[in-house]
Amino acid sequence: MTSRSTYHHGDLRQAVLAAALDVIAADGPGALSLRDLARRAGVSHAAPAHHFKDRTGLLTALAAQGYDLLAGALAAAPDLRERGVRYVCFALDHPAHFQVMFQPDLLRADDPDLLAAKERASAGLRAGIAELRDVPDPRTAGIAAWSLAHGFATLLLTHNVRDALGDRDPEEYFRALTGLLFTQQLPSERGE
Amino acid sequence: MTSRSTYHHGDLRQAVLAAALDVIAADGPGALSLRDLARRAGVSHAAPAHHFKDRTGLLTALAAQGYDLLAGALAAAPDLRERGVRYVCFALDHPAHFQVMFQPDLLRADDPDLLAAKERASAGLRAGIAELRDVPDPRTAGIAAWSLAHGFATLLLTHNVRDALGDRDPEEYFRALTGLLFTQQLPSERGE
DNA sequence: TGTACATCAGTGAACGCGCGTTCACTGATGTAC
DNA sequence: TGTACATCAGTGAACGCGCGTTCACTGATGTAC
Repeated sequence: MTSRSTYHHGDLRQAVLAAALDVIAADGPGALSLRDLARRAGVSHAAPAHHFKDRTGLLTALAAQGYDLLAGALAAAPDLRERGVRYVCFALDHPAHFQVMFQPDLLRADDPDLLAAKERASAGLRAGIAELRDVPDPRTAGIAAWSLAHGFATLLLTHNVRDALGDRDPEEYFRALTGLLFTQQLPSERGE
Repeated sequence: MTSRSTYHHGDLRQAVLAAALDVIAADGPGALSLRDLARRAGVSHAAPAHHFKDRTGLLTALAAQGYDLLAGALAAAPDLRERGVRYVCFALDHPAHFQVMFQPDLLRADDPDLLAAKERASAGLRAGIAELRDVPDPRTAGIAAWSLAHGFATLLLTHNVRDALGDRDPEEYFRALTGLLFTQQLPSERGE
């Protein structure tokens, strides 16, 4: 973001992605237009198409970036419950990414980068499930855990539940949620 | 839907709403335009604005309709778990409504019809929570239940989990999910 | 039963706007020799 | 170190399109008397 005296932008790709995140966080993915992003990046209107063919290409790049961020967040978590907490935090910290990642009709479903990033993220989820023991059906338990985290995050983001939290920290609240549900199944509950 | 020989459509409002559901289910709310809906209803392009001022008005009407349908579905359920099942079924049966209901930035948040319908639906959820006993924090348990149902429904609709189900009925699968989690808390689990 | 009038629902032409896309171009950067 | 050339990144004018909005209108329906 130097004084823009050069003909070349420097890193237009990143600048456009960042502008897109702003727009999406403010007004949703429907409000995106390449022309507007070009304007925000201080560049001619046809420039962004050079990097991302079209809107779908741009959103796909964002989703891939999002899955990578999520994979990173999940990787460091000690157990399944903590993975859930990280999942919720990720959604709150990166609402624009989160929104785009889970609206597949906006994305190029067969994009290799997207598929690879998605795979990295779901490997993180699977790793959490694998450590579940003494659970009759770990796969189903995994989907339950994912549903819970995803639902809580979504309801928070759409302001359907935020009021109910009061002053409480969402992260803390989610730990309470899981404590209520997974009474004896989670390793972390049994002090493993 | 008679032979359209009359000047008046008959029930343009309903026709436009129905067309909107088709469009949203196929291509998401972003693909909506009043002109397109007018075309689909076989009516001049300015006619829909007569009933719903603008896109936001139309989406708000759809969301209100959705909350009413949801309230109806929840009302008849015997217990909290079954309410969850109905919630998931509602999302699968009315994907367009579901999508619109939970994207509040698309809606006129202060619309009285919307608020009333939303209140009816959340009364249904609260009724389910009220019947929980022997749970330390029923309010939190309610949010947990809602998160679980909402997350599962969302992941199903976005095709993130559908493959994992295989041949299994989503409704059945959701019962299994709750069985895994609410081991002793749900009244229905204790044969109440 | 008839007439007059108000209201309501839909029409169709016109407008201005922002969009994506195309295209010939130009400035900057990298590489070969 | 210098020169020539290829490639890459961004420009800016032009286009056609679908959109929402406005507006004077007209046909249909309902109501008062």
